[in-house]
Amino acid sequence: MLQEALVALIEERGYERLTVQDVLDRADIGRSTFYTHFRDKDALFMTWFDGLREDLRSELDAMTEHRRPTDAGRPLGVIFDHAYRNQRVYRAVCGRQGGNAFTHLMQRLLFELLREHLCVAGTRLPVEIAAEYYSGALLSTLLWWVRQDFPYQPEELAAMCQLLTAPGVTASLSPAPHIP
Amino acid sequence: MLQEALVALIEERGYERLTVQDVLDRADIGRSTFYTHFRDKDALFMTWFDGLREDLRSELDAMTEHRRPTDAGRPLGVIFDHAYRNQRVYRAVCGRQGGNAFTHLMQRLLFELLREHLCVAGTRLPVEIAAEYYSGALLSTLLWWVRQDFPYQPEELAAMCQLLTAPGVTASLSPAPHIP
DNA sequence: TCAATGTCGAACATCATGTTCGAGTATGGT
DNA sequence: ACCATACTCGAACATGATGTTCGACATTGA
Repeated sequence: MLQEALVALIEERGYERLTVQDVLDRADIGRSTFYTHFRDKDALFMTWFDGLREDLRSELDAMTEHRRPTDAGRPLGVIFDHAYRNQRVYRAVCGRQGGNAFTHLMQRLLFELLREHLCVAGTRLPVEIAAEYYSGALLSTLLWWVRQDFPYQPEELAAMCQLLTAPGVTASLSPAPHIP
Repeated sequence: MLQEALVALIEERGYERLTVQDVLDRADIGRSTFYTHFRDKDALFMTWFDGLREDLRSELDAMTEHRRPTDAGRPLGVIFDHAYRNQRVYRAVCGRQGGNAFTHLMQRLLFELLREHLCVAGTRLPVEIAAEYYSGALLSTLLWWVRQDFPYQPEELAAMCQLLTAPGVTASLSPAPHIP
């Protein structure tokens, strides 16, 4: 209930200018009750984000199972799809008034995903740097897309990102070990 | 004086957990005096950032003048150099405790720079998207670099970014008009 | 000398935060 | 039915930051 109220209110008033009390009133929950479970507003938000993370993660896992070797850029599609199907939520949470709580958490999530992905691929550059670079790029693009009210189809956007990303990845791939 | 005090205190206590009063005490300035000039803490920070922006901008302009057609990735070097030469400031402002005031402003700055740059180049993708993508990537990398305490030389980092960026740009360049 | 401008500090109302406490309610095991 | 545990509630409270107001003082320059 708290989480629903939180997201609803972020959509209306914005995260920053949002009182713990507001959420409590909306969810019809006592003040002291809240503080026995959460340290503050951010803590509540994090637990909500955990849900989102797991949701997204499971979709990615589902994709990984019946994967064809051809679709290297598939994870991108899944991510943008996820945002597209949960427009209300994303609009609230990374819209102009979403605040930066989401931004940081989302970047870390993207960072982790990319780090795994790049680890497998292996790069000439330190993996950390590449992951940081791409996670920032993706996050930024995602935020832009949401804030512009989803001006493209998710597949289109995924394709664009793929176009910008792939060449750099292959360029920075460590040359395959030379087997004579 | 206010701006100096601000940066110094960000370095010590962090931007978020920083009181207007703290700044006032450090700068030895009256409370009411402050509020006749600035709306709040963020407003003060913005004026400070304006200084940084102009500083960086002038360095970029200086570079543009005696430019050789070979160095396409030069702006990157200038940006990282700027951070490297002002380590104290950057550490304070985009370190873990820098808060997000800086993040947003810096991304917009990078975005503007890239938009100009890409406009000239011309891309197959909407310029906005490419600029958003790369500004996010750069910002993220810059933040990482600063927070890790500058683990590479600025030229090295610029080269890495260049390696990750250039292929994507050329790939997304609109094909040159075919002149038979 | 005078007026304009800028400064000061103290006081104030306002608001959100996080904590405490006593009292009430639901659950589930015996 | 009984009881203990866990959970809830609301009201009250201390704290601390915010932004505003006011009258008094200083600095400047015509």
